[in-house]
Amino acid sequence: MLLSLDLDSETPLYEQLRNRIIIGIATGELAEQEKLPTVRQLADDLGINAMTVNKAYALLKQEGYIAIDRRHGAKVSARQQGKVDAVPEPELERKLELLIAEAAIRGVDPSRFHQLCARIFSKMSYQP
Amino acid sequence: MLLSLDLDSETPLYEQLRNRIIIGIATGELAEQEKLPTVRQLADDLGINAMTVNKAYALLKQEGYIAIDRRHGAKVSARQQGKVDAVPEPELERKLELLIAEAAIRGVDPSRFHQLCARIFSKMSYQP
Amino acid sequence: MLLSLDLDSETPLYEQLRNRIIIGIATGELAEQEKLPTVRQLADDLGINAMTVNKAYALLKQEGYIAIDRRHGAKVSARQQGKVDAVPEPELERKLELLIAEAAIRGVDPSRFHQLCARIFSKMSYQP
Amino acid sequence: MLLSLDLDSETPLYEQLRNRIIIGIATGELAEQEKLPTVRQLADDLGINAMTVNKAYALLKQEGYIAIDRRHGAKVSARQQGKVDAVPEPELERKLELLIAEAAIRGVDPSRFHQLCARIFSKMSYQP
DNA sequence: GTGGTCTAGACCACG
DNA sequence: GTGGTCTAGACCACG
Repeated sequence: MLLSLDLDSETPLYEQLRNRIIIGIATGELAEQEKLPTVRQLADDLGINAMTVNKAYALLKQEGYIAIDRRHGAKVSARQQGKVDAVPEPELERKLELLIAEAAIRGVDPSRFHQLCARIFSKMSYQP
Repeated sequence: MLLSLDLDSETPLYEQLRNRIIIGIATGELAEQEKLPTVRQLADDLGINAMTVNKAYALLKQEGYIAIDRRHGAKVSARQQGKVDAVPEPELERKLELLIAEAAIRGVDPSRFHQLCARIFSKMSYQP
Repeated sequence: MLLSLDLDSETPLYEQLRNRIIIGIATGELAEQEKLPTVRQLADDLGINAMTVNKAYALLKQEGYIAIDRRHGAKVSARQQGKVDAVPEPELERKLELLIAEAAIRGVDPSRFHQLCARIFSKMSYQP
Repeated sequence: MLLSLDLDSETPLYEQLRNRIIIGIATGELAEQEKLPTVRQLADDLGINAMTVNKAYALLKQEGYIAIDRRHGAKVSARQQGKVDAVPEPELERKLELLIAEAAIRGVDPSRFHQLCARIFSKMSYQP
């Protein structure tokens, strides 16, 4: 997986990194149980501070996306089939509401929005 | 429209305010041309500094959501019917991709996600 | 001459008014010695405060563009042929420098800029 | 680059600062990718508040003239060679129209105006 | 150490 | 009375 960061972005580097890894997991670019680069390795590759990568990994671990094993480093968590959310999280709903509000004001109608979602979903390998 | 801010949130106060107003416009709680409270009034009501409200208003103005008329203060912009985006903005797509990735990993399937979108869209008054 | 103001503009109303009248004089829409509407008349026509029109007229008078005669109201000043600036004012130069800097950064080259100036000048009737 | 502000000017300090930096970029006094002083440093040098400098930087960033990199502070944006405007912006045209009207009334003829533009352009390093 | 956010308080331009 | 500008001073996120 190729990672590229935008140094001039509003989004903090550690968050960009987190986001890219989550998308990588969802699309299958990063397989379940796949080993991630070490903190130092990734920091060197991206030319950023190791602390920044560490922060991204810690966040991903806390959110359950990856597991950090002292012996084997970080790897993508196994998908917890049983733990599937019955109801989408309020957080997701809150973010989606804002996105849809912005889109609606700009004249994006529900069917066009739905098409866009479908297109993005089709790139995800995590569909049951 | 009832506005409430979360002082403990990561999201800056001015951004929370901006987000709430955008949702208010999209849902129709705030009608086109409706007058917003004055900067000082809203700051008093929310118990925050006037400059924080000022920053939210300035951002909304810059993004075209509201107009600031020196005679009557801030009001919701008229919807530019002609200016509807032919294609959703790349920014929207980028944010939506991350949201869908997070949802997909949590086991939300396309049809459930679609239902959620439809439900949110139904609250918006901005459908053509 | 048709005057229209943008109530949502950054530019104060009295300044918009002043600018439009100056352009009107330069293009010849307003002839030398032509009588301007009374303050009250213009304020009513534009739906703005009489004080705002008054401020625009006072500014134009101070700058020498119009003369205000208590008996006959405001009229466009006669062009003072003798008083032609030998050297463009530093104020003009300062404003033009900023405009050209912005244009240059955006990739507008001197010849394109010159064409634009020529096109605008051709609309002015005040060429000797 | 030497920056000086006019405390008695009508033009807000943050806007004077923005204007000077834009001219600095256009003339090449500030090179592409050159690092700008930190907000606090510049505020101290100019004897003004850091928030005022902050506002100028935020504006320049929003307009694309500078980029703010969390690691190294603010720096002049790379010129987007591909993104050159095919047609000068209406904003530029509007401002130029007023400037030319004022000049024409004062008796500045097209050729003199053209000379002035040429002289200013010759100080800009941004010519292709 | 950097910019980002926020506050309290002040004065001014505009209308 | 409204928003715009500015100050002094503080704390925090990011790296």
